Amino acid sequence: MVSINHVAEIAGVSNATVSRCINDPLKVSKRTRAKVQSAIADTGYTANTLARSFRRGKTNMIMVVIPSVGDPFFTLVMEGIRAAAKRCGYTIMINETQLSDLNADEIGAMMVSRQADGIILLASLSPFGNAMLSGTSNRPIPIVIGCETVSSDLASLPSVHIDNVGAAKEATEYLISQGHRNVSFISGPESSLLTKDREYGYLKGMLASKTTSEYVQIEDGGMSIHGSAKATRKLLSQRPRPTAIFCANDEMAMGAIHEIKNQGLSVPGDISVIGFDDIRYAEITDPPLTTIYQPAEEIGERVFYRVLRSIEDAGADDDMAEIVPHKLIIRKSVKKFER
Amino acid sequence: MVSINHVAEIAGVSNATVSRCINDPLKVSKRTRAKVQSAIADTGYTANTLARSFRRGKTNMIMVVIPSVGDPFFTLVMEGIRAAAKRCGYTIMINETQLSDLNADEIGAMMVSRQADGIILLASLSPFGNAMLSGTSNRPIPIVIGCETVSSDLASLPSVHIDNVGAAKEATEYLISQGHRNVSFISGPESSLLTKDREYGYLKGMLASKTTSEYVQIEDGGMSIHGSAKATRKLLSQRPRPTAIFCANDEMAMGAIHEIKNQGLSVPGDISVIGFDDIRYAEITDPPLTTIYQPAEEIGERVFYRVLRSIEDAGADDDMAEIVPHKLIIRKSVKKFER
DNA sequence: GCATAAAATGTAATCGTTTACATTTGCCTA
DNA sequence: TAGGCAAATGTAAACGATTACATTTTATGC
Repeated sequence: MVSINHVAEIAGVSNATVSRCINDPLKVSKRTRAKVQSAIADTGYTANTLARSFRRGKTNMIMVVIPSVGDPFFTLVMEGIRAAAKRCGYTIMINETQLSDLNADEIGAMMVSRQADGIILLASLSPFGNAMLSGTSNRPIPIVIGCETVSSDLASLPSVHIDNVGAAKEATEYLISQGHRNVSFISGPESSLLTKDREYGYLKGMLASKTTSEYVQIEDGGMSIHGSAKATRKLLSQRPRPTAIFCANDEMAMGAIHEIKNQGLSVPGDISVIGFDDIRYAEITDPPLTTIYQPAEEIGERVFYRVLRSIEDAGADDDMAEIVPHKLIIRKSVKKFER
Repeated sequence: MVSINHVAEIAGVSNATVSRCINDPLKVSKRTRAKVQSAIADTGYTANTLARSFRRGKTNMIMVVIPSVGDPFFTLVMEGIRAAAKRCGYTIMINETQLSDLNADEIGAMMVSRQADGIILLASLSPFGNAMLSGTSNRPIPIVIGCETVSSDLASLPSVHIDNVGAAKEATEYLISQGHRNVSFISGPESSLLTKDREYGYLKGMLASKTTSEYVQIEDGGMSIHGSAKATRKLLSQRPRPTAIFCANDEMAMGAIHEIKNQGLSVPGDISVIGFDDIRYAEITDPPLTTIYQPAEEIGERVFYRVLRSIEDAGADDDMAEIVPHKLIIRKSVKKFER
């Protein structure tokens, strides 16, 4: 492998000059620059990133921890992160991880081993016992949370997300405004705080009035199509049967719609369905899905710039939550309920 | 940051001993090992991965180049890669990239900068002018292709994928066996060789008989829901109208189904649709999608072990294509055609 | 043409590990 | 107890870049 020293030798200069030529070309005269550049071209030299990162103590990598890369919503967030990262000369590493304790340790290790300059967490923090994260001051590398909320028993971390509680309440209220009283909720797993927030929003909406509060019912859909189909089956077997189902994300809504149709019922004729996230499939489900839109790419972008700022100016480490707007998208999966 | 030298000092041994303690504990006596371990615990030392990788000249990272992380099929392949990588102590970096020339250069740079120990390409290689890849011998790090085929004008690279031509021919023949003659094909973009292979399989199937060959028709669906919907619109406006549409992947099939219904037609009543990949949504489309199944996770796993072998034994670099089996999954989106 | 400042270049230390080689220690046998 | 061998440890040189500091060259003003 050709090193900077080879190049220096061929160009007839010192390695320091070659280094400057690459990193700060204005510091070297035109004549030597030309010599060095042709030597680089001749040898096909490329800087050894490992050596460079090691010496500089900086990798220009951001690690993003994500519960499921396959989720079309996170894909969009990633898109925003990636675009911003590219603009700023950063590479991103993806660490797919259902946040278990084991992985919490892994993240801690990653932080101190400094393989990345910063961490973006698109995942919950609830079971996260690692002390590394609690204090803002002694965190070796910055960490920012996207989409998710932070559990209150931890010192808060910087984050950017929508108002999940508010949005879910809004969706619930929309169903109620359409005449629905018997509204069920399909939730995600316990470990997903985000989902719990949406559940809380649903509860807030339902408990606001006596007429709806008696119908509160929640089933775990496990964040998957099949889990949701199963939850839906259970819901549909209840009497009185719900007239509307609110799912904690669109993927589960797709599972719910599938199951409802499977039972020979119609959406929204018999049962209305509402989702969350507005993934790209939401507009081509049958019927097109009413859901909550989140500015996924914008979240990604903001979250990236947030870490970036902390990386570049360690003092800038703040603990603020940045709230971005959401929007109820009305399509065809909800129908006015008349008894 | 606490380095190995601090630990050595505290434990009262040399840094070499500490290093051995970590990497080859059997080489150091029980007594010293205990001393060192407690020193590590006291200081909270973690090895600096950068320094280690630099010195060892090995990162234990694999970079995977992927056209679209959002594609549910690639997600599955990634799943296989990730699982195998984890078992073997490797981290994976994802580089999402529509293979343009620019990115080809990036990949070349990556190869020589040795930031990764190997590369997995889940993308086409057609516009890939970089000489780096043509010779098997002077490739700085191993590279293996997954899912895709390799353009014939390049020296072949190791790869693992299904027989795309054969599978597509099979799907086409299935439609024909169901009485369809007027079968159209919705293809991916020019740049995707994989898609071209499927197109070729479609052609082979159609051109086998006079009765079908006159109906050959191909529209570009751009690998997206919207592109496919547009292509479908065009196809449906033709007279005579196709009675079946074969889409180069499931996502496009979803777009096609959506558009067909939009026009007031039914699937499979008026038009049969067949997809490719068997993504997780295929069984919950309405109607459930008939498609070609690929063992996505297995492909991912195999592809990983293939690079791994090349990494561990540079001589093992072979150029063989590994073909894994596919399977036609019959659901409800294709109906016998009777005129 | 000289003094001086500024620009360009070179020298060498450094980052934290690993590891070849040298040295010491411990153990066993005769 | 000496001799010899193996095991354990230490010493110091890498790895390839960056960079503070020292030195040389060039440019400027008079």
